[in-house]
Amino acid sequence: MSLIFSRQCEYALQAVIYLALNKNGSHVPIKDLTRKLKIPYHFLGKIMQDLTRKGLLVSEKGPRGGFALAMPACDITLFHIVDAIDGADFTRTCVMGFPECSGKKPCSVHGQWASLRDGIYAMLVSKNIEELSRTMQKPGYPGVLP
Amino acid sequence: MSLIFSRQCEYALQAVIYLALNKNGSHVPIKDLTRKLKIPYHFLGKIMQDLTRKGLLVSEKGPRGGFALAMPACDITLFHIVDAIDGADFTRTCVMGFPECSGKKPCSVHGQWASLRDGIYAMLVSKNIEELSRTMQKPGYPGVLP
DNA sequence: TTATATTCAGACTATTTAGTCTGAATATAA
DNA sequence: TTATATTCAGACTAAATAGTCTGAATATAA
Ligand code: SF4
Ligand code: SF4
Repeated sequence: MSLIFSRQCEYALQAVIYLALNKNGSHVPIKDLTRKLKIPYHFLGKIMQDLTRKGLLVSEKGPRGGFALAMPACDITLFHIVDAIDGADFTRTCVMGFPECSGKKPCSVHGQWASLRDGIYAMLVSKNIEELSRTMQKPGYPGVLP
Repeated sequence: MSLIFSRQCEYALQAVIYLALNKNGSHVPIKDLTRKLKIPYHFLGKIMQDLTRKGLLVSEKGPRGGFALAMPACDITLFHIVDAIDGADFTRTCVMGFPECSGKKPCSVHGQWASLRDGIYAMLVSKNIEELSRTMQKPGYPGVLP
């Protein structure tokens, strides 16, 4: 496989986007998320706990408990989530995996890759979850017709 | 981790680049590659066999045997290698892993990601191994001072 | 107060990827 | 012809990632 983000990270992005659609301030339990997003229940549980520890989410136990964003959706960028789950090594390492290449004597892909990588980073920091969730018209999502 | 290419794929790229530097038409045994590139011997062996089966390399057994490019280095692009090892799914799937999203009603990252992904693809098909190896000034490589 | 719905911690299994080992096949050179 | 250097096939182990299970802690509501 050659994916940009780990599966955990993809799930995290999807879950946080879904939470952002829950405008009324209530908490969303994993059961709801797992149903809508088709993500394995216990696996998603772990991911949500992780994001909570990282400070991106808040949680409540018991009936009417669940998860919610720890801050306004417009203050959470894609990068916050990617960095929390996968880290940001891809912004620093060689695409071809050459170890210890400083890029001092750059090869002929270095410059082009650097600008693409910067583009990816720019996208991740510029897109916030509020805007993204607003344009996320998926069947069954709040505010979307089936 | 969040890497663009699998480790196998990185190793394959490095090995093919090294082969391209071996101008004199002789074959390079795995032993040499593994020494220069610091890639595990038997693992690299498998990768080279894979590339041979895919038609990118040719091999010779016995003393003075080893591997060589199956065609002129300028005819092999990065994409040939990436596609042979990892496949090209990243050009087709959603960055955030949303299953079955056609992109018909594109969300607010779709366009930006599409152009970045096209940029990556364009880079992979435009860079050939000849040009790349020529600019690859690594200590211990043929034609490079230590 | 009791039943219930949830998070949460941690141990566990499964799958994928990475890496190792052994020995057979084969080509070269002495 | 024999010793040697290599590829190559395939079985194996190790590590990383993905996913499951159990039960404790805790908050709510009846
Ligand atoms: S110069 Fe080339 S090999 Fe070195 S880090 Fe940049 S892309 Fe990688
Ligand atoms: S529209 Fe958004 S969610 Fe759908 S495939 Fe494109 S990037 Fe993914």
